[in-house]
Amino acid sequence: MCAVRSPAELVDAFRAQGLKVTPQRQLLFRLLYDNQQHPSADALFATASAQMPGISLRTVYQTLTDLTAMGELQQVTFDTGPAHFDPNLADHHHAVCNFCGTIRDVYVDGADQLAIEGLAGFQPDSTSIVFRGSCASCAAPYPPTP
Amino acid sequence: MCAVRSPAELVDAFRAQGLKVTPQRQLLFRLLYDNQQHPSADALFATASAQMPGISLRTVYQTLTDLTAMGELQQVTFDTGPAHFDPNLADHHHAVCNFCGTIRDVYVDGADQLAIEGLAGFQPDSTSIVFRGSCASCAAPYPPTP
DNA sequence: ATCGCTGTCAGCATACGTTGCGAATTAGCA
DNA sequence: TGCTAATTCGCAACGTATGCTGACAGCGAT
Repeated sequence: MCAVRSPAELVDAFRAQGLKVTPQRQLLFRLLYDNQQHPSADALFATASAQMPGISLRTVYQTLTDLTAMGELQQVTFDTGPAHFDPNLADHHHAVCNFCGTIRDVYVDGADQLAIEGLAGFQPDSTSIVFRGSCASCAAPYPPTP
Repeated sequence: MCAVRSPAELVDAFRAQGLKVTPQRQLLFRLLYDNQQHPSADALFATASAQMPGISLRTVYQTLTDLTAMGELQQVTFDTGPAHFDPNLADHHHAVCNFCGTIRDVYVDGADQLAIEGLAGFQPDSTSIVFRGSCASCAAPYPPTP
C-alpha cells in the first residue's frame, strides 16, 4: 500500500468502477504518478497537450474529477487561484511559497491532537494545515516590502 | 486594541491613508463590525443593497480589497467557492461544516509549535488551519453517505 | 472476429467569481 | 465656495470550471 498510486493501480481502479481506460486517461495517470508539482488542471492540460495534441481541457477536468471522487487524488485550493491536484494520499499538509508559488508536501506531527477552543459540538472529519512563507530558493534576501 | 475594528476606527484608518470615507464605505464598515458570519462579497452586497439600493457590487469588492490590503480584514477561501471576509484580527483558525457550510472561528493552542517535517529551508510567515466536519446543528443524525 | 451497449471525447456555450476600464460624481480641504 | 483627486458604478473582460451534444471507442457478449 503506497501513498501514491501507480498508473497500473489507477487502471484497475477505473475498471473496477466500470469506467473505461482510454489513452487520454492513461496519459494523465502517467503524468500524475509521483508528481510532486501539485499541478492545476490547466498545467496538466498543457503537459498533456504536448504529448497528445488535441486532448481536450474538458477531458482533463473530467478525469481529475473522477479521480478525486474515487479518493485517488486530493484536490487542494489556495486563495482564489485554480485548484491543484495532489496524488499523495498520505496524511500530510502543505507549504506554499508566497514568492514563487511552489507547493510542498509537509508532514505535521500532532496535527490530530491540537487543543481547540470554540468547536462546541463540532465534529471534525478532516484537518488541513497550510503554511505560507518563503521557500529555500526564495529565502528572502530582502524581506517582503512593508 | 481590540480584535475587531469598530466603524469609527476604520474611518480613521481610511482617512489616515488619504482614502475617502463615503456613505457606501461607512455602510460596509457597519455591516462588517462584529460580524461572525464570514460573509462573501456577494452576501455583503445583498445585505448592503437592502439598506442602500443602488450600491454597486464593484464598490463592495473595492472596499473589501482596500480593507484587506490595510490588514483590517482577513480574506479566507475554502475550496473553489467565493472568498469570505473575516473582521476578526485575532490569531485564529476556521471550522467549516460540510453540510450547512457555516464557518466558525476557532482558537487552536500550540498551532505555532507544531513539529513539521519536510520544510527544509522553508520559513513560514503564517499558518492556517481548517477543520471540516459537521457542526452542532448538523451533527450527523445519519452519517455522510458512503 | 464482430456486434452492440454504454461510457467517453471534443468543442462549444455557459456559469461563476472577480477585476479592468472610463465617464460621471463626490469627499476632503483651502 | 470651488478645486482636485479619489470614488462610484455599470459594463466588459478574464480565468476557472461545468453542462450539453453528436460522433466515437472500449469492452463484454455473441
